[in-house]
Amino acid sequence: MVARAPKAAVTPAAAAAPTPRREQKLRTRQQLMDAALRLADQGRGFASLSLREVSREAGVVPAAFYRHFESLDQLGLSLVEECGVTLRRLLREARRQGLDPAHVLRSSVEIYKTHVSEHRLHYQFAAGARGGAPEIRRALRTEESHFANEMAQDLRELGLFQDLSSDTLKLVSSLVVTTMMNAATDILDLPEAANQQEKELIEHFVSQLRLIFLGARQWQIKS
Amino acid sequence: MVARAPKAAVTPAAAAAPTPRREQKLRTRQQLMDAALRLADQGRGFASLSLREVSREAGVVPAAFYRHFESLDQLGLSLVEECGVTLRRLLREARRQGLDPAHVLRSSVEIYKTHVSEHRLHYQFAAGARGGAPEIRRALRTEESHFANEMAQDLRELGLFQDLSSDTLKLVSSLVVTTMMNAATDILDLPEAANQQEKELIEHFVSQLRLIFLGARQWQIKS
DNA sequence: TGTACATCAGTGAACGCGCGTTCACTGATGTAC
DNA sequence: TGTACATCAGTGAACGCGCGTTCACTGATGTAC
Repeated sequence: MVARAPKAAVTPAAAAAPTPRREQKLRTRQQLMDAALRLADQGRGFASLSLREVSREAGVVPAAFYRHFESLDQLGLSLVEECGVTLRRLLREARRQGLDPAHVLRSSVEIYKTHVSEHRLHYQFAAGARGGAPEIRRALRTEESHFANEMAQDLRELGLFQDLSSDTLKLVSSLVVTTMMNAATDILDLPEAANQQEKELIEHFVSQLRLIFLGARQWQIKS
Repeated sequence: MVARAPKAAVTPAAAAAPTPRREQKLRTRQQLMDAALRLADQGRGFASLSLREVSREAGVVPAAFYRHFESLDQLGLSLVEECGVTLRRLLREARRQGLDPAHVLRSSVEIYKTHVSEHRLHYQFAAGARGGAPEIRRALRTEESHFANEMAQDLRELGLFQDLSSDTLKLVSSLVVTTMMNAATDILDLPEAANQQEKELIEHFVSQLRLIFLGARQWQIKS
């Protein structure tokens, strides 16, 4: 027997009549995901969590875990998806916040930094996922390319790079996304109340992005 | 008792008279590190390895592990260091290979890609380490900044960006290093014999770097 | 060079522990009539 | 609406297993004389 029939018991977040029972189930499911994030943040990465640990933190018996996920890896996939949705919404809002080209970059970075600080758990998980199971890595890659595509579309709509082809806009966006994800881990590892260090990090981040956009402009002129 | 005296039994790779016994010990130590890399490559990341697993793979009894490392995390730190040394030497060589500005970028990328393919284990570990213990993350960050500094120095010596300040050269280099590390994970996850996909990835990588260097040039002109 | 003692890398057995998974169960919620 | 049965999220106990760590040990290598 190679093929495994998907268990009906494991809800794939599909829509259904919202009876009290179903709502409670979704709530427990969320508690499991939150518990995993909370634990992954306290020191070790996601890869070193145990099913029992997560269940305990969520306040259910280990066996109950299986009512919601087939395995810890499946929970991880759901986390990647959740992170992605949160993050994309924020980034889109951030980019549309202010259009003053002179300050849009720095203020976007500020917004991003705040968001990372306020969602440490999600970002921590996303950063650590790079070393996780192949399936999780693939999911993460998909999320990143969603980001990049969305950002490319926004750049197009903002009209800042009117002469660039779609492919080039995607290139720029992917570089920005990569740089952002990298900056996130640096932000997470900032010691508390290290104002000077924090300021330097943000300046560094702003400069990196400025460099990229300068390159984009130049690319535009050349081609 | 807070302070822990370092155990003399755990060799910190310090130089010493190379007696047969010491040589054998270093050989076993290397076998442990190689075993960890081999296992970390086969699926799961470093974080999910066990001390017993690594010892078994290395062909020694679990208790023998303690003659070489205090813990798995300590072995991880040694791995980060080893990766760094290998990688820096290569990068330096790659950059000095050919100076023809028209092709130096593409050929460097080719060399890099080959190196990643031939040292999958080290790169896999380095990519996964981002989600590991804080101590390992810090070590990794240190290695990356070594890279960047060295690259900045090389760029200076090559005379390609004569008008840029040291700080700006470091900025460019750090962005390049980040982009390289990111590309490494993409290279590692390439399916086997996917020539078209591989070609596209390399083109993407080259374009990203070209964009960065275009930005650097522009920065130069502006300031 | 030969001898007698010291060192110490690696052994093998043992320990207590938390792990993932299974199972029959309970009782509140849902459904059909 | 009321009743009788079905569903199923969560329980609690049990299992066998690999884990990290400790310990006294062995015997080859190293050292002092």
